[in-house]
Amino acid sequence: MADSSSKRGKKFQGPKGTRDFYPREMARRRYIEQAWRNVAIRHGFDEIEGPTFESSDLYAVKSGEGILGELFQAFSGKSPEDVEQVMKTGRAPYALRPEFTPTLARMFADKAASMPRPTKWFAIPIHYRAERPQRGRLREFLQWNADVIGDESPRADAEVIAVAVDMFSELGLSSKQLTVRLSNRDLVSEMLAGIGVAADDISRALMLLDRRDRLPAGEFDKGCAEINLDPVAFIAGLDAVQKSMNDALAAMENGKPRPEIESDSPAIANLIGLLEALAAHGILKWCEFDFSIVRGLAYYTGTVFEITAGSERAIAGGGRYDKLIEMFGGPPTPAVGFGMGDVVLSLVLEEHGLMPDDAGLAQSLNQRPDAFVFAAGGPECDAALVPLVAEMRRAGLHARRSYKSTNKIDKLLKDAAASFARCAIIIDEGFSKGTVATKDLDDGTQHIIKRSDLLAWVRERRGVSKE
RNA sequence: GCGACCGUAGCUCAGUUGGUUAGAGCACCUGGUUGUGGUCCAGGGGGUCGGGGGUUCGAGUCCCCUCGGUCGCCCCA
Repeated sequence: MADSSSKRGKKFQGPKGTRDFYPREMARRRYIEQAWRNVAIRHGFDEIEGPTFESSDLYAVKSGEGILGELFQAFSGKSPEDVEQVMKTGRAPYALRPEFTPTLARMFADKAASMPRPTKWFAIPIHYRAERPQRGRLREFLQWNADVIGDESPRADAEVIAVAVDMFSELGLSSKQLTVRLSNRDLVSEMLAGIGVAADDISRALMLLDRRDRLPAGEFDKGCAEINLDPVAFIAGLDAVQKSMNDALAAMENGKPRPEIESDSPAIANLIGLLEALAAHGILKWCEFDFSIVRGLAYYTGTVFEITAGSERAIAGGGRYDKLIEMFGGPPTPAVGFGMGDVVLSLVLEEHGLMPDDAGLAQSLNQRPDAFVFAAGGPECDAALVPLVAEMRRAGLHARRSYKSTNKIDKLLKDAAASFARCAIIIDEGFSKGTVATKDLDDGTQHIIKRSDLLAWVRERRGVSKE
């Protein structure tokens, strides 16, 4: 398949880590996108979009350093300067966007003076990462982003979590299948500082914590030793706070008053605020505190969270990035948001049998034909097919037709059923006398109606279609 | 970048210790059962067995290389 040249020309296959969306796959993609879009809009988010490639510097500025190696780079071959730069430095002036947050921050920073606070934006951009594909991870994928900008309170954190949770409900997933794991980088930083870790070593300690479960035995302790951190005390302290927070969460979930938590830590106060905001949204049962969640991105501040399902890769992740807009030349502006990819979400939906079949997708996407027309008579019926279909389409109806050469009713009805049309319109002998036969493909009822009444009849069907 | 497994029609696969013109089901197209919907019957298009090289009288079936896929590691926005 690599090179079957000769008589029929070279065959190509899509690049590694990309997908071809044939009609069925496209319908599934639209199904997910529709849920994302509908839920975001009803939660008061406005849709935005940005360019699919940005200046490389936009990503260099904010993300971690290691990220740069996973970018697909881009440049114009028409510019000798660019070509030379790429040859010399290996760095192109542009990069295909690997995430959306920098674009969003840039867009907000550009118009910050005129933007309302809070601003709530969502986007469904396509992203590119030059990673090796594996389960739940491709090189080209969609990611739903929802962000609340300009509200520093944990109420905003809860809002973005709530929109994600509501979307899961929309698709049939429950808190039994998913968990929102909450953490706060400031809390962990406070604790680290409290037990004597130097300010310069804190980000390194966070990285260690992030990888604790994945590191080989002993490596975590070794890393801690290098920054003068007592691993046992560190983890014990973290676990103690985590437990008291989760106890509080459990109590509130059961309708009991929140237990007092004695602390003068701003981060704890913030987490308690988050807890109360999540309770107000009625989504505590989806949540738990897990202070081992750190997130890899350098720009996160304060609240961070991941949403996980079983053993799959995290289905969504996000957090606060209170300094990013400022870094892009805007006014100091707090912001919080998350990204959710379509790849892992699709896997989770499939696992739980929650992806509708073709008929369900057609229904859900509002793509069912209003009518499926075929001719089952002589040549005069065949000749009437195209004009009739054309008339229906001009009238705004979704009309499909059979392309089969047969005039057997059973085959044509099968053809009609395969289109998931609401009804079949049969052009038969009656056509010469001004009538057509109709058949409701959902309940099987049939009528002979006047050709002149057809458009109205089909229109009415569309209105009364059953769910 | 590293590792494991896999690679026969669009899809799922069969293919005997290497032996004549490579098979099945599904899907697709056509026709029949002389006019009603995931039945039945018949026929058809479509693979040079991922690609290249080698061993052999002869390879889909053995060896090497290569490309691709899947799943891990690294990384994870």
